[in-house]
Amino acid sequence: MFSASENSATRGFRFEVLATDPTGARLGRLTTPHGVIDTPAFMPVGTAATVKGQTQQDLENLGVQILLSNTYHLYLRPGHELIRKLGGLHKFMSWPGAILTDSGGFQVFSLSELRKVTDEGVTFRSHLDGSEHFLSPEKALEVEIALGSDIVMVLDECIEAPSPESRTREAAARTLSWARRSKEYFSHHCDPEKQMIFGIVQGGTYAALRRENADALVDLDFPGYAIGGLAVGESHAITCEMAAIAASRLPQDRPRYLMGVGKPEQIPDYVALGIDMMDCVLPTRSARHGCLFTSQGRLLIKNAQYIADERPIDESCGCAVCRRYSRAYLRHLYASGEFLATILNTHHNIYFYLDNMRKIREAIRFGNLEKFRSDLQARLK
RNA sequence: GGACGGGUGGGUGAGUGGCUAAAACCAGCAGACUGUAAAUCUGCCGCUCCUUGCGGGCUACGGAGGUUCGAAUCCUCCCCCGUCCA
Repeated sequence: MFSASENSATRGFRFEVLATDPTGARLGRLTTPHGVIDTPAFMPVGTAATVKGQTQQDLENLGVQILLSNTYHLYLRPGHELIRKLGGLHKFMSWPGAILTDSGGFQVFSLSELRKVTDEGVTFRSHLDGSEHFLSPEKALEVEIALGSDIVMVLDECIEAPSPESRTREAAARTLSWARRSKEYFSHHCDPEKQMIFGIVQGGTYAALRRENADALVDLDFPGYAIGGLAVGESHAITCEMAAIAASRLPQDRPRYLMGVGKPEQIPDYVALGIDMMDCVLPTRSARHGCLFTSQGRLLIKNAQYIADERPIDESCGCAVCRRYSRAYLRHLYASGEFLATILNTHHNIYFYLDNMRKIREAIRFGNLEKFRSDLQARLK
């Protein structure tokens, strides 16, 4: 049992590891000003201050404790100063739970054609109107502080994997120096009882770089740590190998967030490496594209085979959609391009992810995550 | 009865002598999606054969003939559909 409650940097926050599993998985609890988060936790992605297709009430009903939003996107529209004036992001979007904001580091990767990176920061050409914007580590934090998210991420440089070692080394070094600047800026401009800052480990697919970067980052003493730059092109085996190296270097008493993962069958792998938090666009985006996650694997609801199928998406799912609607109806909605398809599909997929997480926590509690994992992976193959 | 305009693959609709099994879009079928430029993107979409190859054969642009080395494209007749005039 570890606790970070003594750490002055996390006074308003508290992270406790309640149990561990033989695999190395941790059952924990992260307390924030906007509620408690049971870990390992899955965080649905709400980039533009909305989880596409779900109302905040839906998310509450689903049991979402924390969701992700995005610095870059909210900075561009509607603007962080506006959100500050309107009482911060929680109030603006009427979300009572916790919020983690990504810094824009992922947009360094995903908008690679629209940006230029220097040691000072990143110049973006807005994907909305082409206007130019400069995001430095300090600026990212300024925005995140204005938004008032519970957990703020430092700006990092996320690059494609695999990338050449020299390029990876450069990005990792830059990310580290930005982390140092971020820590400094945060300490002067932010109340650590209101917001918690996470540093991000980079280092691509190179074990030595990951080790070195993680160690240097830990020296900066962040209250929480993320592992970034993974699941961006490399194999799942490499993702795990890199996450394992990074996680093994991080302090036991701080939360660990593996950014941007993953597929349902991969989640237990990450949890077994000691990861406490994850986020992924997969449940929400896939839902919009008609890909539903079930206990028996993926189900593409648009397939002709479901045209007259009266069964629910997943016989063993307890979600509101599975309790009420047939595959035939959901297929019809999808094929017709109806809004309700997105709403119902998204609801089911988020439920599936959260339920999967609940079961994982349960497994850790009983020390049998390994069995859970092999059962899950056998079913989803 | 007359004058124009038009009939193209499941639909809409390009094409007006060879590069056309025939654009594009839709529909249909299948797949992808991992810190969201994604209600997006990709592939297939006449039939058939195999030694699966930028392969072979067959059928196809209302119908039947014809011109031509070659026709969805030109000519003749016929059948349908619009619009207008009687």
